[in-house]
Amino acid sequence: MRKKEVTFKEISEYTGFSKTTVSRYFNDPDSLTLENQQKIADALEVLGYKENKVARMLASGKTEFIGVIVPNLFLNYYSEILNKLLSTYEKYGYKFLVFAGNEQPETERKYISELLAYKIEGMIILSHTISSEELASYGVPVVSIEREDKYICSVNSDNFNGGEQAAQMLSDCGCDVLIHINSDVPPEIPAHKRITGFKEFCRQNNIANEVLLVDWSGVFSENVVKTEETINYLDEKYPDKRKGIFLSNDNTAANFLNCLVRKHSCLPDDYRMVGFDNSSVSAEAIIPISTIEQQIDKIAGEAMEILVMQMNEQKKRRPVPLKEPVHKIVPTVAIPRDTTKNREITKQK
Amino acid sequence: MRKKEVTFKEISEYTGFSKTTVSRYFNDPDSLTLENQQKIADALEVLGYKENKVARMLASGKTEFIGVIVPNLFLNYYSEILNKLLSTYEKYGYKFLVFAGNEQPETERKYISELLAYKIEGMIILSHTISSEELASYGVPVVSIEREDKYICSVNSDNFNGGEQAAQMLSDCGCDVLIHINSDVPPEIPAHKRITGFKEFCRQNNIANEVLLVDWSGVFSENVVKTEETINYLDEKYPDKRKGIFLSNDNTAANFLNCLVRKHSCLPDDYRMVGFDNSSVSAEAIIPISTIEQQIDKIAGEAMEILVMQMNEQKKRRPVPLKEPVHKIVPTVAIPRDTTKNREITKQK
DNA sequence: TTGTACGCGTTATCAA
DNA sequence: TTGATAACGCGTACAA
Repeated sequence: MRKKEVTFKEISEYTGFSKTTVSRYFNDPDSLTLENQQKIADALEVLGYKENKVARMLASGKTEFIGVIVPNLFLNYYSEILNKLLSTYEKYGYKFLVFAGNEQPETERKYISELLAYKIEGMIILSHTISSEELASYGVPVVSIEREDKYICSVNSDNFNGGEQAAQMLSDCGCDVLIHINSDVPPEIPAHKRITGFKEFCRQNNIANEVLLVDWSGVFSENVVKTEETINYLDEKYPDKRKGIFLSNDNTAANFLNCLVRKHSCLPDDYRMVGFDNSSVSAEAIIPISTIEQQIDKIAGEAMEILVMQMNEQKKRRPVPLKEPVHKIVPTVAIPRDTTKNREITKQK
Repeated sequence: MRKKEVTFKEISEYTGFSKTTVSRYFNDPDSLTLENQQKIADALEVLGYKENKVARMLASGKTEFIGVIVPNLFLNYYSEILNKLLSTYEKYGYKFLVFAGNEQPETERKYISELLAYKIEGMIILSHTISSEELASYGVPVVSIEREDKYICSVNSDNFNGGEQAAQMLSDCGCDVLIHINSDVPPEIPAHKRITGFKEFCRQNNIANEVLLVDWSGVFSENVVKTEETINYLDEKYPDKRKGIFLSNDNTAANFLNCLVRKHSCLPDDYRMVGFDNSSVSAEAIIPISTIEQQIDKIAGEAMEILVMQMNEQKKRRPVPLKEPVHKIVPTVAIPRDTTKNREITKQK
């Protein structure tokens, strides 16, 4: 069985105080005289007391748990976000119960009910599997990051402006036609705005453009083939034009660049490229790739801020729920590197 | 304040059973008649019961929590391990409380005492900050992964054989001199055996070799400079020899490859390369990099197995602690790709 | 198969 | 500034 723990009872017997006073030593030490504080401190030391937050949680109703559901952790984006979330422990003191979702609604629902059973005070959801309507119905403060968020609070990058910035960078380095390569992301996902932002910029500036929707869901080697086919397609369709390629993330961008370099031993002058995310692959590619940064630390920070606000509200005697979900937009940052350099062209002025 | 929850009390009043019977419905349903199971199931539904594992934890003394301390999550290796650990939830049902250590003993100690306060049943440690002796002293089952492990159970890759395999691959593709590039990793860290394995292979096979210890702790751009210097050094020192380079991980390998390709527009024929880890960068590099795989899923699986074994022992009435820490070694796997291809040379037979 | 009574270790309420 | 007592919600001998 379990080893008997040293509890407030032993401390109170040893010091002659009541359990209540011992409890106060932890939660409101100033209400004891300095002398008595010391007595209790000594007793804790002598008896080897270890605090028990499980009992504290049950009695106080506060767990300081936040549940997190990420789709996975092998994609850099998710693990970086989780990294930043965990590091907010120093600021807020919340502990994180983490699940890696597996895209199946049934199991993710199981994860959520497990989290609720542990009386988490809030949830941060990056997984796309469960609808925001259902998430809102669980009666726990929720913040989502870069996913469908109609009925819940959320933090997203400014994807629309990100798309514009990418098109701007490509346009600025003299591209004749802008190509956006993405997967067929549904319109309710925030990342879809990268497409609309890109298109809108082209429309307003009268720039020839094309959006290519590719299914990247296969294994890497298949994606290489698809990329090579895409390059052949572009070379044929736009032989004399400088092509500005905006890829939906830095991994596909690095792959696209590698395919180009394998074909031409360099980034040919009729190509310019911009990725998205500013994940480490972009800076560490064979040619450093220009990209649009998602400010992951700010995204994580804002998510916590919105969540903490809601959780604090819940702790009041008469919590007033939000009338409308809060949707926070974090700016993206254009990171120019070598794939959008103006090389041969002379600036016309 | 907190909203009154539906408890066993309400269920028992509604159904006419005692709280005990309701408890049994969850923990030993077969001890109730099917009919009564149904009655309780209905009541739970009608009253909207939500289970409370906090109370259950306090009463039973079992939290099903495992504490995890990783150094960070931006390095692919750690996030992949965590990913695999989280996915064992399906098999064992343990939940993971995760902290990202920050290399400072004081704060990591704070994390550990926080974990202990939540009555975790076991710990998995990837962080290097706290000595295994101290970790062992906390009286909780511990398993470490790829770190100093004298006084605690551990799971590590077969780093020694990994070093041998790397040397073997390079030797097999006709290299005249083998170079191992690593950082100055202390001998008590398992990864140090990559160096000794490499050296031992060279010694036994009479192969000229050199170990280069480089400090990669700076920012990426500094590491690029250091890599370029290293290449110049090697080109000068071994001008007519085919150089087989074994790098301590796939990221430095990809960087090394990029520097070579930038210099020569290809992987020159007097170079061959092997990385370590088989992380995605190796397969996705400009030239797919041969590497030594760390079987991350097996590492995580073995770690859980050893931990679960210890935790089960703790739950017995008379737990018998391990006499000696268990140290499990997981084999590495040589992954040949393009950077160890036999190209110009004719096989001699 | 079901129930009684107590325990888990802490916090909250009210009184002194 | 301190204490007695009752929660918090569930598990578990032991008894029936």
